[in-house]
Amino acid sequence: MVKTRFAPSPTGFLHLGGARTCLFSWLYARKSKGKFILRIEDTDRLRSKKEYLEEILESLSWLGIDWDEIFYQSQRLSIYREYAQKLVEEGKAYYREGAVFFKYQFDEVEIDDLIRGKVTFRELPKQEEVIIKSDGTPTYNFACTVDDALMGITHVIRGEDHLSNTPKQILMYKALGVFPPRFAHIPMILSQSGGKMSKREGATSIREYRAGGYLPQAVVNYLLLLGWSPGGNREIISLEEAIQTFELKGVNKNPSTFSQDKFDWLNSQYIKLKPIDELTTLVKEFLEEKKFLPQKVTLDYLRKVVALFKERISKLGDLMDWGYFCFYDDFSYSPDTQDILKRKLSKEVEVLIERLSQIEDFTKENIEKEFRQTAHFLRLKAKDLVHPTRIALTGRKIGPGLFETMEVLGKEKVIERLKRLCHWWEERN
RNA sequence: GACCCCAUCGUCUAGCCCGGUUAGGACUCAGGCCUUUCGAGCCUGUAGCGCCGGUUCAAAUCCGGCUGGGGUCGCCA
Repeated sequence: MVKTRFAPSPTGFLHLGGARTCLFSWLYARKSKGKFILRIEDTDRLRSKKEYLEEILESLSWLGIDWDEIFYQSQRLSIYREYAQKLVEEGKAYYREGAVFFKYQFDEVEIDDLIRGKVTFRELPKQEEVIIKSDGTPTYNFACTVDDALMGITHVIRGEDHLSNTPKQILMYKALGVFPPRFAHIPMILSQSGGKMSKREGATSIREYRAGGYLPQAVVNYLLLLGWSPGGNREIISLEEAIQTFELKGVNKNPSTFSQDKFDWLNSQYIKLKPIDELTTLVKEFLEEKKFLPQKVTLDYLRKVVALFKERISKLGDLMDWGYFCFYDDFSYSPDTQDILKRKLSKEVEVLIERLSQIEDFTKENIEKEFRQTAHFLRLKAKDLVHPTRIALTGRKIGPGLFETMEVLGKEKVIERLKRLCHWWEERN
């Protein structure tokens, strides 16, 4: 039976690369109806933090990844010492300077990687390596090998940065008398400027994307697209579908560059796809978390706002920026509106206010009808009245459809804000 | 520097294994349409097989070299 694992060390938050590696490993296990285990590599006492561990588990769950078992290396220290001792007794390792060293003996080591094919190492940078540190804890390569062997891992699916560790581990498997598992090395994700992803160039951790208002389905989908293709020119694919079609052989060998633009686009697609009620719930949780929502906002009002923006935002966080006017009155007119506002229309807007206040049922249909008639009456083109009205209501030149916006804001707010624009014009003279 | 991996539009990729395609799709970008705006939607377009050889009637596809990019060289993981 197939058994794969993800082995994060809790020395930092779960980042995109780790999440993708985990995803592929998980996908392979699920597709094969096998087991997927989580192994926390927390042998580095100084750098391992509980908060990181919690965040990693939380992010994985958020992405929709589950696990059948979880192990902590810090609880298995005696096991590693036991096997190291065994190697010493067999003359394959020795004590020195309080540590246990393993001696590499080989001609060449060949790996038959499931993604890259045959990879042959004829040389290693070292002749020997510490396997148990002088403080009694194991080093990475040893703990990893012992655990993968003991836990019965059949497929080690991990990042390409581990490719050069593989020959060492294979040599350790041999020394331990264990048949090595299959290996599959996933290419790295490069930052937009090439090289490793770093915080310098923006968000790297899953939690940051979550905080920015990305949907887990979109994150998973984007990660899937980086290095793998479902084929048939398809791009939108769910985790469930991916389980059906995922193939390790289909994974690309070359590192791929992360694209924020495409990621945002994909997220916007998922937002469009979400049913309005579901999206509203997500938005509510999101904005409450950010402490952005005023107390008085009702779920019903929020649903209307979400409907207004659903088709034009790429992440939930956009709502705090583009949708500010829906929740607060204290916005100012953005600088680029001056070319429109320089044309003073206070008289006309006053007429508009008068007409709008006559509307009993303030729906977008009624508003539009009245609005156009007013413009006609004032001998203005509709857009000459539309633009300043939008600025009065939202502070911006760009936004959702004006009449829908007016309906959402309600008659009172609309009139209040139109009056505010008139005052603004007066003050400017 | 040593060892290892990789190479299709600016980016993500399909095609490569089993040579013969107008080299397909997506993001971005540009232009147009819609029209009350737009960062939304619709349509169109620009743009690619890194280079040099070899094999072959024929090479993005097979082989070699070069160049370029990436990874690893801790008593970190």
